[in-house]
Amino acid sequence: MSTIYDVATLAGVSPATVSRVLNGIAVSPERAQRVREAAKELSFTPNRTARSLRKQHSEVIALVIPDIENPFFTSVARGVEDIAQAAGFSVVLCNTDDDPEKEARYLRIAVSENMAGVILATAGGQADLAPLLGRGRPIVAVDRRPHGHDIDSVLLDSVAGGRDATLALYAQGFERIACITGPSTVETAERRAQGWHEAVRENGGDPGGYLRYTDFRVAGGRAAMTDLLAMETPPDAVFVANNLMSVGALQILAEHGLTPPRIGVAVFGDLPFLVQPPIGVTVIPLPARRLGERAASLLLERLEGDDQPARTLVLSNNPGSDDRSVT
Amino acid sequence: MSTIYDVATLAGVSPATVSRVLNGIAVSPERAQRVREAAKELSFTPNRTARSLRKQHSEVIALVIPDIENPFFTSVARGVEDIAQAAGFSVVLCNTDDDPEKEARYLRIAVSENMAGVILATAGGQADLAPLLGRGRPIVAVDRRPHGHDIDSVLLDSVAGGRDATLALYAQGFERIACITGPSTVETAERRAQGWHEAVRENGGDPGGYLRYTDFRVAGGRAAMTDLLAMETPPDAVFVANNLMSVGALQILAEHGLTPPRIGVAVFGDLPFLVQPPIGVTVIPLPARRLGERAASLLLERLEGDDQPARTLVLSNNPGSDDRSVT
DNA sequence: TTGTAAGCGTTATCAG
DNA sequence: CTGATAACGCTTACAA
Repeated sequence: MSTIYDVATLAGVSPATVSRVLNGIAVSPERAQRVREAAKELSFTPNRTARSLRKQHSEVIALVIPDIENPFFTSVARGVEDIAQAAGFSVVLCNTDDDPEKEARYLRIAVSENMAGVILATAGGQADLAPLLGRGRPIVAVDRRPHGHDIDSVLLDSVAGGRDATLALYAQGFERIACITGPSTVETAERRAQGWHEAVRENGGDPGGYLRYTDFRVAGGRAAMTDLLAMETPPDAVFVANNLMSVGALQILAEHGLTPPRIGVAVFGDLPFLVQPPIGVTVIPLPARRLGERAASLLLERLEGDDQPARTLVLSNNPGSDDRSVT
Repeated sequence: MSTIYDVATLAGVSPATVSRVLNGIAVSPERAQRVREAAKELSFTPNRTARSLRKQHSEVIALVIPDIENPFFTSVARGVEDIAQAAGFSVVLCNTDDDPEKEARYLRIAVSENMAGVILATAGGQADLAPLLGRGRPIVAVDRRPHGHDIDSVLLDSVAGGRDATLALYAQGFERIACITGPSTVETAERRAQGWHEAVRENGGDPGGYLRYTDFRVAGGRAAMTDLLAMETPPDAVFVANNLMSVGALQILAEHGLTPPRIGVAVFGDLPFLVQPPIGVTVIPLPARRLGERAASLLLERLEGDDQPARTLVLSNNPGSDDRSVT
């Protein structure tokens, strides 16, 4: 409604002075005071669009995630939000539905809305980050790393997670351990399966036929579990590579009257909103919120002009051990 | 990177003509073609910030919700997103944590970012919508209605929901039915409790001492349920007014070895991500996604200039019956 | 320190 | 139908 010109007139100063007060640039105390009073008087709200046009960037960060209905990603979002807020940035959440086209669309919007930076959990396609990077907009990868770009990343150790979970099943005495993982186009899905594969081989097991790729959602877990149970020699245990798929898998097992310890189950990720802690299920908890916090911190550093080479931070799945920093 | 001036130069036309092509305003076919080619050639992306500054509004809708970690609200968000996307709007998700101050902050940002409109599930405080409404920005209330403003609203029938759930418990033979609801500052919490209260009185029951206000989350449900069980004469059934609280309540019941039908449980809202459908729990499913879709549709109509009096749409909890439209 | 004035990239007005 | 040109509200040299 009112502009810095109105405030300037009321305060008897120039628009430039008003702008300076708003931006904390040196102005004589009394005039600063007059400006502040005038601003309050007019209940003046600075127009961010104008500022953004002039400064060539906004105070908004885009957080691009594949599934807003997955509690893992909402936790990441909370982490990002907390850090960004504190630094005066707003966060806009963009849901790609694991669709590279939607992702591309959001990245285009990030450019044309002059957003300050992007935190991206890529949908798995070959995201085109050039337009953003070309304009000097920092991007931080979270959980999943886009191919072919050397950018700051905050990741989980998917291979170790898959391996640990599977080893735990062996330790419990199971022998034919299957793996349900996400789409083969998604890096984390492949790496969790890889961890499982390593553990199987270390134990002289036979992975053959026991690997299922599906979508990372409840329906995917149901389908894959159904499929596994229908095998000639079904597995006696299963490693499930994410939280939502495990819900589906456990649903199917329950429908077949199969519950641990009659069958072994290990999951990469916290099970969401459970009424009862699932007895006998091995859970590898993930620091989702911290993932978001770290990603936001890295992005903020870049926004403040930090110009060192890209960093990769691998958060430990194990709350006890330290996070690794990989260059 | 490139502007309409660059495109204009390359196409041999004026910037105004480029703008017209971009906005679908009558331009001679051949020139329009030349412009499109030039734009592609330069991989031109229009600067939304500039457009927004000039047009006095952006193509962004704010969706302000109290808890991004509640699957009910993420479903609402999906609904909003689907409709808004299709109409060319982006949706930014703002999480208030049920904190009126955060909400106020986001509403201020909506103003200063020139957002096209707002869909709001208010945190319960007295939201100040004047700055937005004063600038002609439409606001649609979803799920919860802010006090003192006559705006389009898309709601659930909380009273009927509370009443139906409670009546179902009576029908199952329970007699001392408690109620766990959300913060008394939140309208929906009060109305669900009101429905419970009505049902209790209709059945000659005694509500005294069996009502608990808490927060709408898992921890709230746990605390309230614990409290109820510690009563001298504990209830033999409980109506829980939302999904997350019911998870908490069921957790506590399970810890006490109490499962339906030894105790009656009815819930307003779908239980999230359950491994097993909770046996014996009465669930009133809610059309969360449709809530979001309707809210977005109403907002879009307003954005297209619709100027009729404020409408209130009450979606039926019962999938069978029709939605009511209240003026 | 302060003010003047020139943009930032669009869209809208107004002649032609 | 097309092209200059003036805003939109702010920041930032540049001068004073």
